[in-house]
Amino acid sequence: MAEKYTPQEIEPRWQAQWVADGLYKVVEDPDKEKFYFVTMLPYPSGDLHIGHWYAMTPSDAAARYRRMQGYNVLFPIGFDAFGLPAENAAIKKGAHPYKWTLANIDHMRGQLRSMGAMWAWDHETVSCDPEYYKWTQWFFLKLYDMGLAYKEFAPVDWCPNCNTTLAREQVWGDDRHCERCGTPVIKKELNQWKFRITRYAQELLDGLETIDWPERVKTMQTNWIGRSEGAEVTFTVAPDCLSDAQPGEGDLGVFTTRPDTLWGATFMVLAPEHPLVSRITTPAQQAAIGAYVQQASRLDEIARGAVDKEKSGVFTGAYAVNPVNGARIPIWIADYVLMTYGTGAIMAVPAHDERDFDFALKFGLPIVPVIDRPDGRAKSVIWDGSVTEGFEAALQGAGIAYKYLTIPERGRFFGVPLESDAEIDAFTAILQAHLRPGHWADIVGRRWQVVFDDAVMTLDSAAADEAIMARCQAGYDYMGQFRTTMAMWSDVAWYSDVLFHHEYGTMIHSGAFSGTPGGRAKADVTAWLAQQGVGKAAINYRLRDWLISRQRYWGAPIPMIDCPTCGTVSVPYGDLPVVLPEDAEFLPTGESPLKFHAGFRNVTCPQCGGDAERETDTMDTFMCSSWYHYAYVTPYHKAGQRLSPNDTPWDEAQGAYWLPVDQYTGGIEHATMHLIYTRFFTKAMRDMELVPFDEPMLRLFNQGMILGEDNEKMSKSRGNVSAPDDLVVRHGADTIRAYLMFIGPWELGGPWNSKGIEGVARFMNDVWNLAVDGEGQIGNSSYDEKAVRELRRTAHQTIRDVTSDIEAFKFNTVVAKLMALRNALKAARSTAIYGSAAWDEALDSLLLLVAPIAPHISEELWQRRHPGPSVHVQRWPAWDADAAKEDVITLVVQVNGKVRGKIEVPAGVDEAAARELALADPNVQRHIAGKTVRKVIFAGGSLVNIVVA
RNA sequence: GGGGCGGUGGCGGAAUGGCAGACGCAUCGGUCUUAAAAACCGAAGGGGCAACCCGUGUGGGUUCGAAUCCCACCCGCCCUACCA
Repeated sequence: MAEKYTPQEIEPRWQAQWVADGLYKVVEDPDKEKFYFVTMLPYPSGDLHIGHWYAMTPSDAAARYRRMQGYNVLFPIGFDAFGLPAENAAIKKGAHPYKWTLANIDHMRGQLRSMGAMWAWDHETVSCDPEYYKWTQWFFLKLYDMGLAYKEFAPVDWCPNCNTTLAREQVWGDDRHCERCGTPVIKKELNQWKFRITRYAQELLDGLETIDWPERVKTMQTNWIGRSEGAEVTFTVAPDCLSDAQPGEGDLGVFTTRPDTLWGATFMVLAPEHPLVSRITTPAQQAAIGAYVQQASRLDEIARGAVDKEKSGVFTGAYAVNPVNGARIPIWIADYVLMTYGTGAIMAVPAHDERDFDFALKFGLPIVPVIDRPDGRAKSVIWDGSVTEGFEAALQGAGIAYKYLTIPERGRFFGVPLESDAEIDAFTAILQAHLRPGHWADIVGRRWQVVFDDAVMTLDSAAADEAIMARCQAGYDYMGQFRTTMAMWSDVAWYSDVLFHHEYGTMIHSGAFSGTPGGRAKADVTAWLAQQGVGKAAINYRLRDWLISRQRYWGAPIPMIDCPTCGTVSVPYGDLPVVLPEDAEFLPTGESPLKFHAGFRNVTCPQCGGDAERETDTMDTFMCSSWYHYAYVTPYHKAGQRLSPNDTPWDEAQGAYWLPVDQYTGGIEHATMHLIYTRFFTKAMRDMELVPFDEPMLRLFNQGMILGEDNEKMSKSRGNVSAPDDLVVRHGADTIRAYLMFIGPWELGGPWNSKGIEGVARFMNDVWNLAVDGEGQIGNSSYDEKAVRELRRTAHQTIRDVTSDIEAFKFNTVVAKLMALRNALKAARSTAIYGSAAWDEALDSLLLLVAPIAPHISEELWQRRHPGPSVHVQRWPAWDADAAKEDVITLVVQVNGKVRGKIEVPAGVDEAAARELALADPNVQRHIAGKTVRKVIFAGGSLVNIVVA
C-alpha cells in the first residue's frame, strides 16, 4: 500500500523548512526585474476569515507565478492596526487597545502562516507601532506645510454610537448610517482637520486614463469626483433689498451647467445656511425664514435621507437682478440647494430643470421656456364650444390629425398633436379663423402661445406670464385657481409629456441669443458672459475635501498644538512621534480619553514656550493605509531617529528599486475611499519630491466576495461562516487554496460549497498518487508512439493555457485545466507510457504548474522526485508549440448552419480538401440531396458550412 | 431617478462570431464488499426507438453561422442619488 497524502503533516513541515531556508527573504537585485505585488492589508480583528483566504491566496498564486517567471518579487504583508474595534473592546473588556491589537496580530500571524503564502515577513509593518505612525504624523506635517491640511469649523457627519466624525464616504445608504456600526449619523458643528484633496480633483480624474485598473473602479471614481462643466454667473441682490451694502456685497454668484438657459431663470434659491440669507430677508419674512432655517438644520440632525421628499422653501422677500435681461426675480431659500456644492445658491430655471420645475409649480413661480424642444412636438387642446362650425372640417381639410378628449364636467375638447412648424402655422391660422369672441386656445410644447380671437400672446417672460394669466382669469373664472400659465397647462393631463424637457436645443425667448442652435448655445453664452463681465466658464467638482479628524483615542495623534498666543502651531518634525499615552482611561462615555488626559493635553508651545494645548483628535485610519505600500519598502525606517522635513520615509535605494506597486489586489468596497486617498497621497508625495511617478499602483484587480453556502453574505448571526482554521485541519491549506480558486471567476466571488471542495481534495489525492504510488502502470500494452505524442500534447497545451489564464487571473480555468492534465496522467498510468520520459515530463510539468496554487504538495512531491532546490525557485515551464500542436482534428460539417457530419482529418487540411470531404460525407449528402449548393464556407481550419437552397 | 455588472443543465461554472455545457459537484448504473463508506470504471441538457427536433431570461435584427454583435423589454445584484 502506497503512502497516503497527509497535508496535516506535510504543510507545517514545509512552512517551517521554508522559513529555515530563507526561501521568502527578499533582496534587491539590480540584475533582476522587480515585481512589487501588494494585496490589501488586513485589519487585525483577531480572527482570520475565509474572506481573507479568498482575497489573499489567489494573489499569492499570482505572485509565485511571477517569481517562477524570474522576477524578483516583493509580496509583503502588514496590519492596518488602528481603528475603533480595539477601543470598543477596551471599553467593554478593559483590555488596552494596544495589547488587544498586538494579541490579535500575533494570533493572526499564525493563521496567515497556515496559508502557506510567500509573504516577505521581513517587510511587515503594523500601523499602530509608534515607529510607523511617526511617519504618518510626518506626512501630516508635510501636507500642512504644503497648505494641503487645514482646520475648519463646519457641520460634519457624526456617529452617535462610535462617538466620532466620519468622512463623507463612510456614511452609507438611504438612511445615512455609519459604515462601521450602522447607526444613523447626525450633524454636528466641529472644528475639524481636512485635507485639500479637491486641489487634485482634475489630476485624479486624468490619472485614471494612465492606469490599468478595472473600468468599474474608474467609473466609480469618475462619478465620485463628479466633474461638471458650466459657468459661474453673477446675479446681484436688487439694491433696494440690501440697502447698506458695500460694493460687491450684493453679488450672488451661482454655478450652472446650463448658461444657455439663463433667460429662463425666473427666481433664485439659496441654501438655508447661505450667509446672505439673514442680510436680505425682509422684516415681513423674518419669522418664516427663521423657522425654516431652524427646521432645515434640525432636519439635518434627524434624517436627511427622505427620498422623493416634497419640495419645501420660503421666500426671503428680497429680489435679485438677472444679469442677462435685468429681470427682477424673487430670492427663495430651500433645502434642495446644498451649501456644500457650488456656491450654495442657484439660479432656478424651472422650464428646464426638474427640481426647479416642481418647486415653481408648488409655489406659483413663473415658468418660462427658453430652449426649443429638439423633437419639435407641440400640442393644443380646444374646447369645442370655443370654435365656430367648420373648425373640425378645416382641420380635416388641412390634413391635421386630432382626437376627442373628454374632460369631466368641462365637456368635449379637440386634442391636436402638432409635429412640425408648418403644421403649427396652418393650425394657428385655422384657429384664429374659428375662435369665438372671448375664447382662446393654447399651443404648448413649442411656440408656447395662447391664441385669442383677437391676439396671440407668447409665454416668453415672467411679465408675459402675468399678462396671459390676467387675461385668462378675466375671461374664465375657472382659471382663477392657477397662479401661472404653466400651472394652468399642467392641469391638462394630456399636456404632461410636452411641458418640460432638459435637452439642449435652439434658444428661444432669449433676446439676441434667440435662434442660437443647441450645439453652440452653451459656449456662445459663456463667451458673452465673460465679455460682459458677469460670468465666466467654470468647472465644479462633487469631490469634497477629506475630513481626517476622529474624536477617538486609537489612532495616530494629529501632531498639532493650539497656543493661546501663537494660534495653531505644528509639532516640530524632530519631536515626532506624538505618542499615545498608555495610561489613558477608557470610559463608556464615548468621549476620547485623550481629552481628559492632562499629561497628553498640556504642552509647552514650541514657538513661544508658553502653556498650550495639544490637539486631541486622532487621524482617520485611511491616513495610515494611504502610504503603507511605501512603508513596506523599508519598515520603520529611521526607527529611533529624529526626523526632519527633508527625510524620506524609506531607504531611497530600496524605494528606487521597488516602487511603484506593479500589481494591487483587493475588494471593490474601497473604490471611492482608500483607492482615491492613496492616489491623492501619491500625487502629493510627488509634489514633495519623494517619488518620481504620479500613480501608486499600476494595475489593480478586484476580487469578489466569498458567500456562505446559502448564497448570503457570511456572518456569525446567520451561522453560515466557514472557519478557515477548521478547514485547514480537515483538508489542508493546499486544498482550500485550490478550491477557492476553482469556485468561479475571482472577480465575481460566489457561495462556498462544502461538497464542492471534495472534487479538489480528490485532485490533490490524485496528484499525490500519480507521483508517489509505485504500483499503477505497465499492464501489457506495448509502448505506443501515438499515445506518447498525445500525452505530450496534453501536457504542453496545459502549460500554454495555464500560463495565459494565470496571467489573466482566471484561476478557475487554471485549476480546471490542471485537473484535465491529471485525468490524462491517470489514463496513461495503466499503459506502457508509465515511467517513460514523456510521463516524467508530463508529471513534472503538472507539479510545476500546481506549485503557485498548492505550494506544499508540489514542494513535497518535487523534492521526492528532484531533491534539491525548492519547486518555487524552478523556472516556469515553457511549452513546445510543436508538441502542443494537434495532428488530427474533427472537421465539423454544417448544412445551413446545422451540424450534419464530423470527419477526422489531418490538422492543416486545406479548403479544397475539406470541401471535398465534407460534400462526400453520406449524412451531408442526404441533407443536400435535391438542393442547390449556393455557397461553401470554410472557417477556422476546422469547419465547413454548406449553404443550400 | 442616474450609472454599472450579470441572467447558460439539478448546482458552481466553461465557451466572447464557428461542435453549447470544458472542469468539478450532485445524480444514476457497474466493480470491489456480508453490507455500507471510500476508491475505481461508465452514463448523463430536454424530447424521441430512431432519423431528427428543441435548447444559453423574452421578443426582434445583423450574419453562411449568434450564448457571444445590434435594438427593445423583463428579472436579479452592486454603486450612487435634490450635485444646480
